[in-house]
Amino acid sequence: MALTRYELPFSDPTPDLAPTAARILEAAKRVLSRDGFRALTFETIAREAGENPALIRYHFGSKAGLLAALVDSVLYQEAVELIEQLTAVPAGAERHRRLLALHEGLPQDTDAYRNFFELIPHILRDDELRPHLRGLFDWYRKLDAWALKDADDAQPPEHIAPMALLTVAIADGIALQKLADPDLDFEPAFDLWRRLVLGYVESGGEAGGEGGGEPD
Amino acid sequence: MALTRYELPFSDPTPDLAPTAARILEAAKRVLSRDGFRALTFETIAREAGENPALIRYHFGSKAGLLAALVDSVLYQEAVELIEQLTAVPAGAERHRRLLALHEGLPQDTDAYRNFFELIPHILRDDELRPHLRGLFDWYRKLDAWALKDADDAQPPEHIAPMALLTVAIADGIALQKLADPDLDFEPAFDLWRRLVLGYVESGGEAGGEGGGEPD
DNA sequence: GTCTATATTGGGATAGAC
DNA sequence: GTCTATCCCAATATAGAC
Repeated sequence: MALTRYELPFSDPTPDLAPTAARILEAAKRVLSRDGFRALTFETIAREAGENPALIRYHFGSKAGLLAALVDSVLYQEAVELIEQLTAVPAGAERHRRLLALHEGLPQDTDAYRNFFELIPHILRDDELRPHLRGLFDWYRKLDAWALKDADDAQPPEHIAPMALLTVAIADGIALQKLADPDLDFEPAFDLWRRLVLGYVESGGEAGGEGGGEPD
Repeated sequence: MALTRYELPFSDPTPDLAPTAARILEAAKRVLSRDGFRALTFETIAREAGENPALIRYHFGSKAGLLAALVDSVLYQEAVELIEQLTAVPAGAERHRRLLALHEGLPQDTDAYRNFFELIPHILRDDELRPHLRGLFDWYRKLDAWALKDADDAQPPEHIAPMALLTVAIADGIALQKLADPDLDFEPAFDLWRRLVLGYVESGGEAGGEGGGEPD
């Protein structure tokens, strides 16, 4: 059974919002990527949204309520894209390459990753929000494993899971290096990564050449 | 020529500090990992250090001055360990394995990585501090390339650089997943990574099995 | 070098008018 | 649903005593 569309560990809060609330949330995202977490004040967000500051409390209850909605929205927005694109492609070699192409594209979306890393400290310290991040990572690892399995596998075989974890780590790690240095050319590294992954999954789990690592 | 010890792109501020200032800086690091960036107030740091709040301004000039010292100190502390450990081991296969073992250990130091990710948003937005992070990443990539070259190479060959970038990304990416879920077992993934890296460098740049990626 | 007292700012919450 | 006025608190900065 393939992944159903809404197997995500949290929900996009956007559709449930009144139009004013949706505008406020979008404004908050712009403020976040442009000016950072500290700039997320009622005053600043309201000005960006063209609304009255008191409306934020009315729609989200409190600052914490707004932040919770913002976190889900930021985490969610990246996840949706991937699953849409991956389900549109047949399993097997074609989907492997699509997954890698999508992951290569992620670090290019600097606004989204900027928001992600701005929120990380806040999420990690909040007992309500941390499980959302854990769920997101878990979901990404499952998605990558699913996309990397063979066309004729019902479930991803065991040897795929570690590779899925690495793939997720690579995307985030490269995005961070890219944020630190926008001029960084990570294409050669990603080309290498593509060769490593495809060689691994399409050989059924062979890693390393003849001189490779110690047997387990 | 191997890396000299102080080829780092920034300097550890600690040695230049008066004893009181050093105590304050260490206290700030503890506050940061325990309570986060927002908790970094004169009051909180001074209480943690057992000093008077006004002394922070005296020794560091301002909040910004304290943060600059803190950033360098946090970034620096991880870098020193690596180079010490790596220069203690002969080049070639032994050093390759030592590098990987060290990278595997990094995500375990949750306090250090917590501080790192707490500071990331602040560093990325500060025009003074961002170059320090860029320099750190550049230095890590160079260090990893140097550690992954063959014993008889004077300089790391071309094909090593992309692998060094990936290795740095893996460490940060895994650390992030680990912070989101302390129970995460990333050992199978790191074992796979070890096999991939060793197979690659010890075969002189062969990536992927017979079914591997497209030729360049 | 160390400490106290105070000025100033800015953000979040509350109450209530419209 | 939208807006104004106000209270309260926390944090940085300043000046100056010791």
